Amino acid sequence: MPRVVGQIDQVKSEAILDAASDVLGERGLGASIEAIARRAAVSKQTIYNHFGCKTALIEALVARRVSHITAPLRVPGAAEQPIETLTALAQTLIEIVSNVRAYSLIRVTVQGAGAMPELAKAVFEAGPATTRALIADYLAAETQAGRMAVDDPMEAAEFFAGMCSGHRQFRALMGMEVNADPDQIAHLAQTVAKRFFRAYAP
Amino acid sequence: MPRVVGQIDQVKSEAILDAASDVLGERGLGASIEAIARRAAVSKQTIYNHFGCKTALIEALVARRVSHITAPLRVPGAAEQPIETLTALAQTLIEIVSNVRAYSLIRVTVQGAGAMPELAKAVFEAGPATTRALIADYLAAETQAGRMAVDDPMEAAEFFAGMCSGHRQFRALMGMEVNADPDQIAHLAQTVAKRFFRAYAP
DNA sequence: TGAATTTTGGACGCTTCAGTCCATTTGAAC
DNA sequence: GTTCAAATGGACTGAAGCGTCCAAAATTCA
Repeated sequence: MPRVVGQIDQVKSEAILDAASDVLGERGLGASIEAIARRAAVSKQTIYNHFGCKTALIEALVARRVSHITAPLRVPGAAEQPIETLTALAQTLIEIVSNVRAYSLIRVTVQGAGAMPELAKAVFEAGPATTRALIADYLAAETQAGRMAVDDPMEAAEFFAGMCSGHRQFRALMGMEVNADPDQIAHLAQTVAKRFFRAYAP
Repeated sequence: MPRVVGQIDQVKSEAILDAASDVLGERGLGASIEAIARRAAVSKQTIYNHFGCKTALIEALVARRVSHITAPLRVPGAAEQPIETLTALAQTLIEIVSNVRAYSLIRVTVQGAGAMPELAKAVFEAGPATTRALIADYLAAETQAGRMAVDDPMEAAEFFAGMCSGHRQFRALMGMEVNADPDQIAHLAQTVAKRFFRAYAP
């Protein structure tokens, strides 16, 4: 019997997405489909067979990466020790902003914001917005428990996330190198947590 | 006698830069020279007469805006009242990140970072980097005077600037609307200053 | 008015790239 | 080994857009 319909090679799909991630990260949204095909060792037509058009390819890429990148944030962990928890949160946020590969996705989204606003909004909701909401919930709970004194949790979450990204975010967006030394990240995370807690201590 | 050399119309140059700012802000780096010419009510050739090429046009635009944007930061003002000064600083930073027009420049820079890395670096140095250094100097001086206790001024400056931009930065980069209500900005600025001062009080 | 120069606008060459077409090859399932 | 969808790759179309060229019009100074 013949090959079954819909046997599109999943391995190839992944390879295409990996290649797209790389090439888009290097060249930005202007990267050509041909360059991606070359990187994936696949024919251009195959990319169209799999994804239909460039926009759909990028959407698929974003969908795959967003949930992966933000996964660590969905595990708040123990809540009894605010400074430790805040440090862990800060560490994760700083790592994300220091991860060139993760951030190249954001860059691509910024570039494409004009052409595909829905995509930009989706990334914003899945990433920064969700993160802020999560932190805000945590801060509200800590305040309820009397361990902190946060009057406006969303605003405070903003401040916390802002302290973590700082201008690493700028450097990453501009494609400049970002210091990703684990020791320095850990130290920075501790400082953020310590200062933030002091700003919002009861 | 004939017309003098170098009589290129300065008013037209300004008009072209204004139009470029608008159109690039709307369409991003992909905006065509023709669209800019149309907006400036000028012929395409005139743009080439004035600026030579698209890259030079964008560089000129960046140079003009960067100095304008960072101007308020070059006036530190009275240093005796940390909270007031910090509030003013915060206000300026928040206004910048809330100003769609000012921020479209950053967006364009991010978009073009791949194609013109020197430009991205120049913008980074002239904007965020200079801003941080300025704030750090101020914090160091306040610490010297015993009014604050900042152990690492550059790091603290990062935190301060990060608190100001927060995720407004994201929204602005993604081309989403940003709340620019003056009252809310003023209130936010006060809060940032208050919390920051508390985090770094002696 | 006249000379020198800029501006205009439209046509043009050239390159890049998205997306299509198609004849041929590959490879999995039976 | 047969069958048939999937993959290949190379050629092709069409659209955009950068930058150039040029002849005619407008502008400025003397």
